[in-house]
Amino acid sequence: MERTLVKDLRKKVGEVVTIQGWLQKLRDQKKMQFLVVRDHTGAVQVVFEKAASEELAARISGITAESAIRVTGMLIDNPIVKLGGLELQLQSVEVENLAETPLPLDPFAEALPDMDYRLDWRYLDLRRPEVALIFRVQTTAEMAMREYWIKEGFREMHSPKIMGSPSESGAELFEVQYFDRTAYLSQSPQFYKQMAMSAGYDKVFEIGPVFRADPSFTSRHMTEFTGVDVEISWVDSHEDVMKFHEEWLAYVYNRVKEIHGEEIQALLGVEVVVPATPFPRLSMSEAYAILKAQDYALPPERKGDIDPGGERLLGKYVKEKYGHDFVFITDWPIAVRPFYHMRHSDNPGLTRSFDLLANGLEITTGAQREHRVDVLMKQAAEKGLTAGPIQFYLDFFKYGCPPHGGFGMGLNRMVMVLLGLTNIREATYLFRGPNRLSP
RNA sequence: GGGGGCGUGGUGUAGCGGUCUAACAUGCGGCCCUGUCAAGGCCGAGAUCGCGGGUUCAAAUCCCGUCGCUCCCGCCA
Repeated sequence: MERTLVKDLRKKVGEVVTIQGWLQKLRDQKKMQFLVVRDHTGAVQVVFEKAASEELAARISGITAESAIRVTGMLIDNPIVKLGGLELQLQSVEVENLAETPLPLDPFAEALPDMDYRLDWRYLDLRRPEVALIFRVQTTAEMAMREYWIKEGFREMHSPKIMGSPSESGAELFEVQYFDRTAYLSQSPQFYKQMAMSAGYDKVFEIGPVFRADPSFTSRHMTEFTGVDVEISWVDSHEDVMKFHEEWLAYVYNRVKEIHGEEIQALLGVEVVVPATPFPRLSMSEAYAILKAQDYALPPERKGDIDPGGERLLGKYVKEKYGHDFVFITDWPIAVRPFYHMRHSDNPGLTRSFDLLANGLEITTGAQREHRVDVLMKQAAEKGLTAGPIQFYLDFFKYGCPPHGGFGMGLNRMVMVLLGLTNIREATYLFRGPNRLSP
């Protein structure tokens, strides 16, 4: 018999239907058996009167929690049932996969185990509706991003993740054995998306894996994460990039809110707030002045940068002053930005760059890129980079490369902030960190 | 790489020098139970208190080391 999803049951009252899912709860009484069966769309109560068949009743008694089962029965409307006022009167049941007992992780236990233990048994943890929701939201968010990109004439690209030479610093690269030589895992599609500008692609995006060999132990870092990269030709400044970014992100928030807003509120207790555009902007020097005025002590050796504590404080400041969750921090000093960021013509110490802070967390870095090859080479040299390994990159700018700019956003960080999660592991299907390579 | 915190039945916690022959909740197993729905009741199994050393008459409890996890800083998305 054809499968009916739990969310569609209401329309089939009075019919015999088959559902497939997991036995969430069995309340085995003397005369009656109640089963709560859940699929990925919801849960429903199934009932069986033992007197109808002792043999069938005994089989039901043997089904363990979280077993994968298929149940067929008559669907009736029953207002007494608290779970949706529906009840499936069981006629037959098939156990597709009996769950062993006890479960190493009970998805419906009231107390949640440690994150690390949850990751060990992630497939059971992912059965929890609130966790499943995170990845339904992520799917919607990516769909919305693409909707907006396609509407704006972007092309999707997939750049290689195996690199022949360390690109920027080399410090945070993973080495991989590549036949008889060494290759590296890509820590950014930066160079390749710029190549697309030189190729005349005009506007591109890529959603793909990014690898960082940083031994970071925080609630917001991973060694492998999903990067969302955008690059746009013919921009006049980083302001054009920010303009695109904020409109695009507001669209994504809007779509997530209209599709999942109520459920996010119900399951995660978070109100999705679609950000107003334009987002507030603070130049680096303004940001510095604000922090100074609040007596925030920036580490002296980190002149020109803002530490995470400072970012959180700025997020709080913007929330209070502008009632906004986002803020662009612009015009970063050249010392803390890579060589390919374009510099201000009237202030060569500052770059045409920005970071986007969401609730005080850095989720994006962007800039207008330097497309004049002579200037680019000079800036690379200043940063101590030798032309050799990046010659292929420098060549992109020799044969008619338009002015351009773009940004890289962390998908997991965005989802984390969007849903008010406190740990990036929550917003990641399978976390990868310095000490975590499985499952 | 630097610093802080934590490590007690499957899971989450309590206990923080002797009353611990380690408690509670949940889960698990068994029995019972007018339709249950955070079901309920009774019974039971399950922990050499991360590991090693030390202090003490006495250590889950204090000290040192070690391992694991976690958070913060650095780095970034």
